[in-house]
Amino acid sequence: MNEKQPLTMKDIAAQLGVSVATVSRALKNSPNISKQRRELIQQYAREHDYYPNVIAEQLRHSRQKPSQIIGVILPQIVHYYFASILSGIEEKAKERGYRIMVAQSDEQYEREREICESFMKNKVCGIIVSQAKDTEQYDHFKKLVNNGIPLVFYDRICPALNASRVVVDDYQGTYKAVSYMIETGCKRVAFYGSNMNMEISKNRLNGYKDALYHHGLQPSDELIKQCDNRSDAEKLTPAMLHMKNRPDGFFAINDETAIGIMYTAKRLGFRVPEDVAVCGFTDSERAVSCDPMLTTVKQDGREVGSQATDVLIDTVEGKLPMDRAEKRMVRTRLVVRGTTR
Amino acid sequence: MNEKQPLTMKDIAAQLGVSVATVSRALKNSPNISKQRRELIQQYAREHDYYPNVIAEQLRHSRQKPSQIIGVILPQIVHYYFASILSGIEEKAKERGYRIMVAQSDEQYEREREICESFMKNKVCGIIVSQAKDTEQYDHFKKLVNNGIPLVFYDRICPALNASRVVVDDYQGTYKAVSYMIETGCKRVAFYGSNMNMEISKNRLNGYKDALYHHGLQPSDELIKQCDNRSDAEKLTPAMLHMKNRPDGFFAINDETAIGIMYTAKRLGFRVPEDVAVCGFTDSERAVSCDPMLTTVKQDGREVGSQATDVLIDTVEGKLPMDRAEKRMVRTRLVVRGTTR
DNA sequence: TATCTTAATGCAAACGTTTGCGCGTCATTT
DNA sequence: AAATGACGCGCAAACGTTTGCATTAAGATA
Repeated sequence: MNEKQPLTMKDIAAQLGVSVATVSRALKNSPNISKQRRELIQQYAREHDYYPNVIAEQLRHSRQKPSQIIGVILPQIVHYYFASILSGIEEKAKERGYRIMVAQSDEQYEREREICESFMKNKVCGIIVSQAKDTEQYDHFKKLVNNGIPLVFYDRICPALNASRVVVDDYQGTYKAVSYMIETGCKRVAFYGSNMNMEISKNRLNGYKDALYHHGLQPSDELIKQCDNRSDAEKLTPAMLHMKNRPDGFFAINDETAIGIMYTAKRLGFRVPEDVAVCGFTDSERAVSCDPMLTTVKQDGREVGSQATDVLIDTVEGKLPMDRAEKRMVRTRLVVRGTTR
Repeated sequence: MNEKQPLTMKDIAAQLGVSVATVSRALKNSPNISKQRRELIQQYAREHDYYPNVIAEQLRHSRQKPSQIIGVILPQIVHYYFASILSGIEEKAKERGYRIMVAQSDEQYEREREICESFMKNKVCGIIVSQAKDTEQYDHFKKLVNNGIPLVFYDRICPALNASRVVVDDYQGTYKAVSYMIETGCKRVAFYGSNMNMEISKNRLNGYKDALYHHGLQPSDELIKQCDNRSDAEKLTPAMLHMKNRPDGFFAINDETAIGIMYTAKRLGFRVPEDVAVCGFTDSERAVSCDPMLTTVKQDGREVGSQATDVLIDTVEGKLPMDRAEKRMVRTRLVVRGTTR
């Protein structure tokens, strides 16, 4: 009973006493099928819930045109920014008639490799990916490109590869945020970043430093820390606030960290934002859930996902050349709330 | 140059001067191929990065066994609970050798229908789905079942269909939470729920009512409201708190709403939890980002996703019968934090 | 040496489509 | 009345696999 086989063109052809070729052409609205036959066949298909077998179509076309399935690799799904990006990818893909297969790398190189391989076997037409933190080898990516599968990076790009990428303007976003903090009275702003071999960390750090320079301040190593999550922030921040020359502002690489800083400061008796200002990055749901609400640099994940998908599909469809990397940048926007003056 | 075609068995066969059949058998470790040939072929394949064409395999097997691709439908991805579930699905699917295609319905029936159709065409082996709020027709689901494609619901199930489902114990979770509020001193607990034709709303409401009964309290209509997001909560709550006989506790159907209630109360000068206690449902990132941190009923999305995937794959592989609906319930746990006494 | 096993391989059909080519039928043109 | 052309349709190959069956060659037995 499980064995109900789906209706095929062959079935229709047999029922209607015509050839499979005729059925195919009729359903594709080919002009060289007589009007009556065409309509007869289409009606039959409609009434009997005929669905074309994409697998067969794809096999038939495999030499000439790629599939319409995009592979998406995320370091992790449960993460506001990544979920937003995925949502943007899904919407745009659907809009342009593509489907997505998704997999998470869990920040592990090995998984990333396996996923790439599996996507190759499944004949995706291209891959949208943010590198795992772990990844320091790129053969798996190169192999894809060698096999003619286009690649678009988002968020965590692969600087060693000249591939297409869509990122937010980390430098500008940070620059504007830190400038704002200084202009509203901060004299010593600290920077909490991630692993400094990630492009995204570097760019934000540069934005931070330049903002200081342009306001006549000098970056100081004791104010630049590697710290990108809440529990680390709660451990690290008390020491920072007890320095002789304590910071009066913190810029954090994400909202989670910023919230950790903020609550730690409050717990220690500092007023936010009067004594200590805090700014995050992302504008996740958290940013409006804390008290006071978080000032943060909004990065529009949906837009990043949407653009990455456009770039990929344009490449797949030949509207963009495979051999030239398309690099796009999505604007960030400073959202001022309660944790800055 | 884009035209680099992937290596096929035919290519290998030609290179090595054997037939395609031999290559196939050698790569599948068939015993009736001589050891030397087998190793020769496998080595060649390895060295030249041969990847089997899943599309072709699938077509070949289409009559006998289903594909290894699971279709997943989410009302929306950017939603902590749904993202957790998706993550759980992805992990379990990968573990069992399946891939997932994902699509969001945006809470619209029409989209849901289109997605089902597209999944059928793409020959997914089964579908994991949470209904759109919108959906009140079930033909698209029935059509799937009729075509032998198993269906597993999560979160928002379809009561009209006797299909497999994995949900959390909404009733028990709510019952325990409200009981806890009463036992720690609340005399009048309000309930903010969703659209009452959703199973999940009904079950939670029942849990709420029974908790009242068992503690000698009577539910009162003026304390039961339809309100499931923050902005509605901020509009509705002031009136509630200015009633002559105001509630001293609020149970909300999700964390977002609970946070809206909590901040509104604080803004109006009530102390939380002393004057007003609040409890949410989900235990999202928000719950630990607010101040005080939110007491809430934790629903483990990863586990729900994982179990739903197990049920689906077991059905696909024939370990569970198609005709009997498997119904599973995942335990919730009350997480007590700062918004209750 | 002739016959029988057994092992190793190839042939070809099938999965469900698409599509170039050719064939027959009919109406139009000379 | 013969030639031309258009139209509508079917044949068959192809996409990359898998697999039942036939085939071959070698070794074992009589």
